[in-house]
Amino acid sequence: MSESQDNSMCGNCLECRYDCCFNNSHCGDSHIFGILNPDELHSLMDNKRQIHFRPGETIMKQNTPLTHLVCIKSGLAKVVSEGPKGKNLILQIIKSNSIFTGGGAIVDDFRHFTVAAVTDIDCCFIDTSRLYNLLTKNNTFSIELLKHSNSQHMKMLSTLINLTNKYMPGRVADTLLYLKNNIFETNPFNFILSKQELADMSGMTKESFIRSLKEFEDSGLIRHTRNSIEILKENDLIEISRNG
Amino acid sequence: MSESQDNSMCGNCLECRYDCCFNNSHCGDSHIFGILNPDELHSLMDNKRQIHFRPGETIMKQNTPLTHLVCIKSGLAKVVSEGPKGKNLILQIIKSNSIFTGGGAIVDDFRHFTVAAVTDIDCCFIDTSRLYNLLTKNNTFSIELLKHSNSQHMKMLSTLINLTNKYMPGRVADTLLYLKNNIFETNPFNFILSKQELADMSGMTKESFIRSLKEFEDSGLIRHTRNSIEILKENDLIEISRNG
DNA sequence: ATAATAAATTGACATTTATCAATATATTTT
DNA sequence: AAAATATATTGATAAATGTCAATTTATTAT
Repeated sequence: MSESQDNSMCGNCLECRYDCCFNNSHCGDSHIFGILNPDELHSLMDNKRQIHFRPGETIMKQNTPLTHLVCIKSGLAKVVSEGPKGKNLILQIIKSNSIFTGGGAIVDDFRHFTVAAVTDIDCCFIDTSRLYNLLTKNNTFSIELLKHSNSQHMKMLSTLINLTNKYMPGRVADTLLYLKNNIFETNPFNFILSKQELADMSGMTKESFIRSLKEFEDSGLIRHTRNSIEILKENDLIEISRNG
Repeated sequence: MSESQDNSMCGNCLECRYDCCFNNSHCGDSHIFGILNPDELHSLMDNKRQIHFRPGETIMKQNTPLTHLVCIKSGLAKVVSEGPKGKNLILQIIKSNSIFTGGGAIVDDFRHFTVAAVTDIDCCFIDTSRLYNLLTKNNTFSIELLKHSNSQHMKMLSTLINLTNKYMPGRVADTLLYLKNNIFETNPFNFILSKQELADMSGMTKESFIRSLKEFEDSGLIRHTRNSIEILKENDLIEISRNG
């Protein structure tokens, strides 16, 4: 983990500092920071820097104190729940312009997840104390964060239902559709993720994932080369996902 | 489902209306409503009545519009996610003095869960529009609700991890410990829940649940009579829960 | 380039869990 | 109380999934 400044920016003026965290002053779909005025943005960010992570590096570690939020400016990260006996579950992949708190914000102030870089990542850290301070001052911001939290909650519910109610083919189909439609948003998508990671997203062993993927390929549902997957019959995959 | 007023109260004065929803003006551990002043409480509740449900009745149904929150004044209810093909998962049991929104509050305004009465229930419904209105006016309240939401989120995470990382004995142990320590809070606890419901809490079929329970009994970990379960060796159950 | 290391794949097998059917027990209704 | 219904239990079996070991292929370091 190395500190650095984006070389296209001076890194010191206010605009650069906002931009260091967010493109267009908002985060992903949720516009959490879009409603803040410059002073408020400043109160969040006046002492932070951009941090670069290399693939595989841990950005935040489960069970450590939650002192900072992380804002992903560019790159992909995985949100992992590290279970007992080394069983990991990848709960989501986070993209550029996302904010992530680590779970226990405002509740118990420790991290319930590990977040690790999948690709190179530029991100920045924001003091939770600054966040809390802003919450007490800007009600609209509190409501936006509540919306964000509830939305995350419902996504986790859907993960929970998918993992507990479906057999392996349904779970593999879910993972492939999620990657294509929510993360990479292209059809033959290159995957940087290892088979182990794909399996960890699907709640199964890598061997089981590989076998399931191969059946999809044998049935002509997908094409699978060295480092890309192409979904050929999306409707069939959706059907498999639906039937569990 | 029948409307009624608590016969110990007049049902019309303000105090009665507050009390109709909450004992001591707060909800469970989270004191969400404890921070409201009388005017604010009134703005939430001036048009509501107490509703009584009989065991088995549906209080709110998954996939319907989220128009009201429910506050449980007395009794036990189950929060169920109704999966495809009739597979239900009971996510939590809610007790007296709990507030429950149904999942999609502020996000998509439909219900992501079904809530059904396990015992007789007295509860009341609060318009979401009144809640939203109050949110815009009282920042402390927004923050309290955010805290409540994050706390629910972390509980669901722990359910997710337990259900996906553990074999059946670990899941059964979790369910028994949850019932004893969080719901009934007595040791030989009477259970109103059917074996099917206990299985739905543990993510397995009733047959599997029964077999697992029987093994615990044969090993002397629990005693299991007609309608009660006694945990004899809690530490051993905790160990089983931990080892998955 | 070659060696060393890591990741992916395959097969055989064991374990876990669900399904189905039969029976027993409890609960409700008449 | 008897009949009807629902719930609980048991057993036999099949399906789903994980484990372990061996092998191949890719990636990294020398």
